[in-house]
Amino acid sequence: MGRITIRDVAKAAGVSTSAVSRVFTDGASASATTRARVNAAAKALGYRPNALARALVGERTNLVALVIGQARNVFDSLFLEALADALARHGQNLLISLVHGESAVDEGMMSALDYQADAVVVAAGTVPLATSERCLRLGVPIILCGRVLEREGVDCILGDNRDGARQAAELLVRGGCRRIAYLGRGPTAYSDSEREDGLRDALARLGLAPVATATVDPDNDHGFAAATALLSAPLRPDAVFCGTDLIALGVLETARALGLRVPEDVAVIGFDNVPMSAWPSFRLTTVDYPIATTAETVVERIQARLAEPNLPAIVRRIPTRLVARATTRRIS
Amino acid sequence: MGRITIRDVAKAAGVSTSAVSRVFTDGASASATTRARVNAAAKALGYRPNALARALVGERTNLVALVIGQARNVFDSLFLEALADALARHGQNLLISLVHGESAVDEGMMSALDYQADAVVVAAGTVPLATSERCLRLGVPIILCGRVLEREGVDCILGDNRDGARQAAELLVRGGCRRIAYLGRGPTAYSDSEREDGLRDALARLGLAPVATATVDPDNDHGFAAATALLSAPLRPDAVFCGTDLIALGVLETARALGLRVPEDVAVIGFDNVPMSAWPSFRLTTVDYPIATTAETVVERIQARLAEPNLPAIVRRIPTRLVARATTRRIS
DNA sequence: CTGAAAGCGCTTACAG
DNA sequence: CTGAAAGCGCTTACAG
Repeated sequence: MGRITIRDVAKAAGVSTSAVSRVFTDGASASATTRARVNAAAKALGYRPNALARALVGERTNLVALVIGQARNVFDSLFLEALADALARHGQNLLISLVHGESAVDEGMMSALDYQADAVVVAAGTVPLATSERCLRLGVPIILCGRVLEREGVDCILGDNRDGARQAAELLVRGGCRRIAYLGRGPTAYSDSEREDGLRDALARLGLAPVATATVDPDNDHGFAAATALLSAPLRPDAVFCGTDLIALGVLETARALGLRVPEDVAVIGFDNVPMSAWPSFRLTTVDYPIATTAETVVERIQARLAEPNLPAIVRRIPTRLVARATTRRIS
Repeated sequence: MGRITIRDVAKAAGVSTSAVSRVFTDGASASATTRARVNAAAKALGYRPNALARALVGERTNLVALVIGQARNVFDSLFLEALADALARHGQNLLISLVHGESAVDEGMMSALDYQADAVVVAAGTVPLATSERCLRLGVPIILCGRVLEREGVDCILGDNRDGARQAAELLVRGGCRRIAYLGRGPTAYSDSEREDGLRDALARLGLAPVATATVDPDNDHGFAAATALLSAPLRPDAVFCGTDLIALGVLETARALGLRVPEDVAVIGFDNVPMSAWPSFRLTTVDYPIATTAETVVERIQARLAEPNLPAIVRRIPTRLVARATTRRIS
């Protein structure tokens, strides 16, 4: 095929391949005339350096892998986009490893290593020990998102779930709620369990406790069944704090279906602040998890680790912030 | 670092690097004993072939690039996921090129070519001529999604928008609607304009014409402003067919806000059938655009073209199907 | 079936 | 600043 290589350009420009390489390498030395001749030849031939060959010999591939699960929610999609965007600003490209289920994270990471990714971002499940050790040996940073794992070479970046839950709990209690329930995805979801713990702790500080905690089937119906059970109980909760916005929206729908007024009969708070939660028919009070900030923090951390491979592992909490809308009572 | 290469394995197994290579190449000849010794050595050392080196010398990189715009909607996110999934089943990996605006498609494609992607899927805007010619010369298939471009080497895969619109129009008219309006993203969105044309044609066949066509600002508010104008007009439409589900949901919200009953006062139909449209508070009648089928068709076409590079370009229409829910009148 | 050799497209010390 | 040489990790004809 019409593959133009560095040799073609060198020949056309009457210089060595080293000279061509230097012209295409930032900060390498080349005279103005060499530069001009090489650029002219390259342009005329339509030459572009082969990133793979470059990667094979160079230090970096400029490839960053993202390991994610399938059946992701809006939040994950937005994160993927924000990450791709933030990486692009650093000249890095996003390689996607879509894995099916927790156990496949390993496979996704190995595939990333096969392509010599400069770093791997894991946003699905946790990281097997053998794999993180392999990354460490290879000098490939791992950024684990949405979960804490205290391990050498693994940086964790996630929202301040407990503090978000605290803000939610305090708003509810100040609004007069006393029978507060929690509805989440259950213990498999790390963030959710932190949110539940945060709620519990905050309530305890106020002399209260959750009146119920329930789990939705994430693959199912946003928890319509669980929400129905919760809201039909003889001693109905006067507030439901949810692990995610999607679940909270399901609760809103259920409340509507049961003829309950929100927030008068039951207040609802979500988590994430996905775009939909702001829609007029929902106006969900929720805890904002700043996606762009998270993505940028991930990318900054990658650069830092690439520059300084032996940095100690960190756990970075991204601040969360309550956004009061129409599903909680107004506080004067 | 602890990078294990083919040479390390060869040494440990007491064979040549060629032998190791063959053991790791499907369908290459190696004796059972060689195979066993190489596998044992590889396992002991934790060896995995470098995909980049492999790609540099081999025919394929097993990298497929997806060029997408930012600020995508739910539909695009689901497509990305479905594509990654379908590619994985063929041992191919997804490289994301997120571009900002139409003009950047070129840049995204070039970056894909730099990494020697086996194929590039474009789901944002159209393809510059120079770039498609370059791909053709390089033998890299281009699959353009959601748009038709009659050009050598460019396969187009998109929903049957006109037929979907026809089904929608017929349902509305059979339900008694006569004053049907169209609300879409305007001429910049290729699919939308096909949907509008399809509506117009179908209505014409029934002796009708759209009473209004309006455009929403996609970056703005799902068209609340446009929907409000439409539904507040002196001669209000009795149905609104929308370019996307998101817009249709905006119309539903607007109708609610204006105190209009759906479908009695105004019927609403969307397009795409995103998960949200099935939610209890919306129950949107819409035209299903089968995402998984689309993704699989894309991937199949990639394989076909890779096997047979000189295939003539095609335009493949994915069938669309009306899903009647609660925002249109029941037809007996 | 097997190994030595050449080469994929590039970069990086090394002399000059 | 510049070019010749070596090498990145692999595969693929080519002899044997």
